[in-house]
Amino acid sequence: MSVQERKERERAGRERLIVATARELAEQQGWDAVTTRRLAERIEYSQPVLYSHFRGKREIIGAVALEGAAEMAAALRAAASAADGPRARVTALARAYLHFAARNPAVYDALFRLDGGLAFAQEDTPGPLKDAFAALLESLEEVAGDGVHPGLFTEVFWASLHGLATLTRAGRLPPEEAELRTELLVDRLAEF
Amino acid sequence: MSVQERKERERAGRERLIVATARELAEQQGWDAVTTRRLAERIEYSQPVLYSHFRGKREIIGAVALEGAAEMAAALRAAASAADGPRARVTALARAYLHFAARNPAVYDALFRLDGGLAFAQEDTPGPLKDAFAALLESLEEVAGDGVHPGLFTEVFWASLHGLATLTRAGRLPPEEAELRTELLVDRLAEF
DNA sequence: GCTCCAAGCCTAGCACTGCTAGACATTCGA
DNA sequence: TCGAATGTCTAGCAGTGCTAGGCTTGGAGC
Repeated sequence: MSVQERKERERAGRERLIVATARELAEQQGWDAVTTRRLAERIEYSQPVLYSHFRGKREIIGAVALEGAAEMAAALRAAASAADGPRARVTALARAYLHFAARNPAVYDALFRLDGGLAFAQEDTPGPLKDAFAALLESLEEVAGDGVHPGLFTEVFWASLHGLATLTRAGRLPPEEAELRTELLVDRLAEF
Repeated sequence: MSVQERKERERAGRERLIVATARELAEQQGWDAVTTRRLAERIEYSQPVLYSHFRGKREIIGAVALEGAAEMAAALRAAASAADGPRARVTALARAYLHFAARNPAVYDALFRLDGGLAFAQEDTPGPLKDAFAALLESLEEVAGDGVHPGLFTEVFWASLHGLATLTRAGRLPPEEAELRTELLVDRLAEF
């Protein structure tokens, strides 16, 4: 029994190593640089080992996404709880979201831009994803406004932040006025 | 002279064929299916011919993007001019934007998600791109609100629409309430 | 009308990608 | 100690974007 347990532990450890390495590599050189060969080389195993843990590259991206979702949820909650009053809270939330996207571009891409084979907005959506959305919802429901469904409001708010995050990083929006845009968005969308 | 002119005409025609075929293929089966081999086969030339017109696949994407930008600008202006009053105009604009994104996913990706090697928000930004932004600005400046820079407001509005468009299409947002989200966004962002 | 040359095009190939079949060790249970 | 099962690796497939170099063809000059 103990032998089997040790093996399972080692397997789990290697799986974490794969995910962490993929993330690190993606964060350093972009997801395009995360090839199965390079990833295998970095973890010091051969390529087929990757496929004994994941069905393919897509699932590895999905694993990075789940890890990132948990971190993002924590970051959002930390930012929100450190602010006093609805306005400050929502502003802090928006800043934290955009900050996370800018600081962890590879993770953000795994979550919202790439195909990690994850289900969204469905019954079988993985917990961490639901929880990240819940983290947004918690701070936003109080500013959704009368007669507006909090979930729907959160979706719109989230989509707007997502648009700012992606367009800014893709060079479609000049980064200088990012703060001004954030303030304008919060001021208009939320009802305090 | 006439021979040379004919050759240039034929060359230009073939270039249009390449762009149109790439777009068609991308719209039918997604950009991943647009490989240089498949594209070459469809235009009934060999691969190297593509490289005598474009530096690479990226430039082909860029060409599709420029074509799409002009169409999008036209669609936005048509929708806006058919509406009476600021509120109806902005709503029509938002709907037209999201409709274009949904109906021309490949073109939309070429424009805003993929790397087509185009400069954005800069001096050397290609005309069609500037014009598409201008089409948004024309209808939005009247609802930007007091003391808010129209350009900045347009950027925020655009980013929000972009977020809705991409998250909806990526399955991150349920498509059912798309219309409700659009209305909420317009109601909150614009000041009538 | 004939020759020659240059432009235009294609075949073949490079280095890379994600992924997998099958051979080879290694380690465990009887 | 032996057989089997687990684990890992080598080698290879079909596909990708892109390019070097040879070949055909069509126009220009005599």
